[in-house]
Amino acid sequence: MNNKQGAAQDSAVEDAPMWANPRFRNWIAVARACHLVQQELARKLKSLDLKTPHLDIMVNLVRSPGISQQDLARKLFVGRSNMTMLLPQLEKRDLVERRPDPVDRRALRLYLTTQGEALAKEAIAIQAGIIDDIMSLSTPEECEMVGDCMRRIADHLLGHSDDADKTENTR
Amino acid sequence: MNNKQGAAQDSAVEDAPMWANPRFRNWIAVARACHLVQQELARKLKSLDLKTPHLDIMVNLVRSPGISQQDLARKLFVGRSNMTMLLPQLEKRDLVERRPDPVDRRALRLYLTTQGEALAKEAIAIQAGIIDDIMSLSTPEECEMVGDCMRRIADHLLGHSDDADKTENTR
DNA sequence: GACCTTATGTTCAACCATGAACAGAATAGT
DNA sequence: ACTATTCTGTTCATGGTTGAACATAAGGTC
Repeated sequence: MNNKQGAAQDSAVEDAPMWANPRFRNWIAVARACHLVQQELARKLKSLDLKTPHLDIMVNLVRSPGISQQDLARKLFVGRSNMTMLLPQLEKRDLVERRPDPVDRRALRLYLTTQGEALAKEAIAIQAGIIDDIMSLSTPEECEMVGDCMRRIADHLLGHSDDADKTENTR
Repeated sequence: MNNKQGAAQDSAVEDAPMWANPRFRNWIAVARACHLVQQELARKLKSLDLKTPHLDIMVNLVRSPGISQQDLARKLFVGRSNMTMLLPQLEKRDLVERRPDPVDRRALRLYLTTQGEALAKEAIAIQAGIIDDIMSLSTPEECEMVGDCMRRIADHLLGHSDDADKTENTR
């Protein structure tokens, strides 16, 4: 027994009030789905020996070759030191190249190698496959509406900043 | 210069094909919003000296007092060892109590202490505040539709399993 | 009972991510 | 030119998460 989730004597009589709130309930569903998709992606990327942060980097490098580590970190919403840790791993595998900027000697410009582009293509195909799978459960109209709601949220949390570029974090 | 994202010479001529795909583009927006909300929650929880995993645990303990560590881990989609690491921290702060199950001597039954319930209430208020803030950007109808789409995705990824309980991960 | 399989929780080593402190380079003001 | 400030990337100590291996307990079969 007890193999699923003990619906036995839990569900303590009085339901917690928050679950009655539609906003709460529906946002939790978003977080939950996100978490599961993330896990599914990580699982499938193992066949390419990639982690999701590596994919995030490569996707952004496809879109913005020559970007700096700093700007890349900003797009991914992670710390700069994270890039310092991750990029040498990809460089050792000849997937990414870091070239010093001739104009600004502080910055390093990032590029995918030919191999990197090829692997990125495969990885993106995997990701797109998952996304296609899960989004095919909704109509195109629903899909657009979901995207609109989420973009509103992101814009709101980013302080209504107005910039237009949007490669960003793909997780 | 270069302070936002270098829209200068990047955006390499040919746009990557995936961004033309509405499913891809819209799912990325979901992941992005999720990530930002998560960060915002972590930031605001610092005032209570809590991390988001602690909140996840306490929320589920409000809903399902007496749950086992195993079942809790399943609901949160994390490993069992994670619970072994996290719960003693909460126990030391007298927020959570772990009592051996008299029937099954392997299992530990988890309960919030009075203090734990009080703190959980505060933390949930913070979380609900953020969620209310971001979901107020959408109409109630959009909100429901988003939730529906996400529940379909979660059900799909969980192998169409049919169980009904749903406290789960709140991130 | 003896045996095998499954389940619960713990330990441990490995890996990731983070933020503070740092060094070097660019920028602004004077 | 000089100084102060800001910016880029790195280092390092810390803490979080994981999965494999383990010990103990339960359930099932003979």
